Amino acid sequence: MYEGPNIARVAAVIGERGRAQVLGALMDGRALTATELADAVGVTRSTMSSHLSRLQQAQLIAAESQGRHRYFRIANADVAELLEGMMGLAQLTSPQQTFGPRDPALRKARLCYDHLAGELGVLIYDGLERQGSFVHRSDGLTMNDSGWSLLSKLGMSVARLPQTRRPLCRACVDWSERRHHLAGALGAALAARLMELRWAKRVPHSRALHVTAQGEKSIREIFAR
Amino acid sequence: MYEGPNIARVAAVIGERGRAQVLGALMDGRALTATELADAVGVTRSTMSSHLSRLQQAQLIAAESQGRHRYFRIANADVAELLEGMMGLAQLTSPQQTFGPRDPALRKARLCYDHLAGELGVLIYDGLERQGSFVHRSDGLTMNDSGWSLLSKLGMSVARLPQTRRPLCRACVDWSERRHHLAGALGAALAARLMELRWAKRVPHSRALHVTAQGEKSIREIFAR
DNA sequence: TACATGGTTCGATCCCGATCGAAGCGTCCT
DNA sequence: AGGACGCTTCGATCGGGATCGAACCATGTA
Repeated sequence: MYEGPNIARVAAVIGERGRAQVLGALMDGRALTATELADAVGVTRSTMSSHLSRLQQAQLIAAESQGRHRYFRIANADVAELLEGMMGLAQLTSPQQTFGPRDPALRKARLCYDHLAGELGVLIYDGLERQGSFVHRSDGLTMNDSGWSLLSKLGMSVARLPQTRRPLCRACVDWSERRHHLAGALGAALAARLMELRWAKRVPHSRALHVTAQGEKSIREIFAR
Repeated sequence: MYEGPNIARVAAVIGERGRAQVLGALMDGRALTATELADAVGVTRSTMSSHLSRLQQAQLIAAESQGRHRYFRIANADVAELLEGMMGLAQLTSPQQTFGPRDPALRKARLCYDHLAGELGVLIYDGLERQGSFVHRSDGLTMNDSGWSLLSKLGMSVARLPQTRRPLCRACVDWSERRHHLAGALGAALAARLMELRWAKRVPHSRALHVTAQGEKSIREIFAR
């Protein structure tokens, strides 16, 4: 018989329309309340409550209480990565819809958990790649001086990165572009920096990012060869 | 609302005890017949048949007819990777069993789809890593001369690698060791070579690999620092 | 204190899908 | 041909779990 972790339990939790939609909705990294999620999915609060408790028990989401609200978010980056992986597979299987998201704004730029995805995300990754900015070490990808010199043009530096145990860089497969974009702590910091610079801004109630004309121009100047 | 691939469908297919067991059983890369799988999972042929057709429809497994037998295997490396990812997560969630597989043979060395996992798999990856054998390119990990010189001690060379579009190297998270081991085309070739050299041999009806004393000694000499 | 609002718990209903045995269809072996 | 074996299809059964409304708890606000 097979020995190993019990895949079925985790998959069963994800494998229900409502819960999967919850995970999808949270994949932009925001934390949403139970009621918001119930409305988004189109189900009563009571059923949503039951879904949320199952998701939480499976450690796929985490909850945080603030006053009489409870905010739910994706538990951690591992979960986000698994979900991205499933999206990649589901993409292939699904009855040939148009490739990736229909909404052009989503294709252009969106948040994938906490980092930048879509056309611009891929462009940045490619730019860094072309510079030979990535170094592979046993603790994951890291960035060399040539990479940091590019990123310094955005005002980013090693010193300003938050200290976490999370891998610095990760290559995350982009399901709309079918190429890699930058994930990991650095990917998250980059996305945050773009918003800090006001080059990018969240579109309310969507995982899309609105990138200003100026922002896109600057990004292309820095990263496009 | 959420836009993106339909995760729930894929997850629902995996999220059933019987089907998950099938996937687990196939994770050693072998192809098994419907009856073998039915017996392994403990279910009648008819229900297994229904499971198999769902798995196939979801493109998680592929079937091949040989005479009156039908052999089923994991559809492709992408699926295998997703499953490994889920094992990693499931590991965390699961009620604290002993960490990883209980069977020491499985911990020592086993096949993960088509490449080497377990203690020895991690040892080899670490050895290559320590040599700085990996180079990160946009098309994935590749191996430099220093790496190939290590592998040549096993009689492996670039020329003898099968030509595929599959990424040469991948770092696959080992769920028993919680470290990386070598996956991808090169990982597969390496595992094959070990068996060719008779350093390793499949344990029948298990995903465990039996590594001869001589084989383990040689591997350690080459890859341990 | 009363009332509104966010969330969970409970009990009842109901449907999807997992399961099985029997029958059907190929393929291989004498 | 005939029979054995591998596998799938069909119809019927049954159980788990998704769902809802109502009641309940907790935390704010008038």
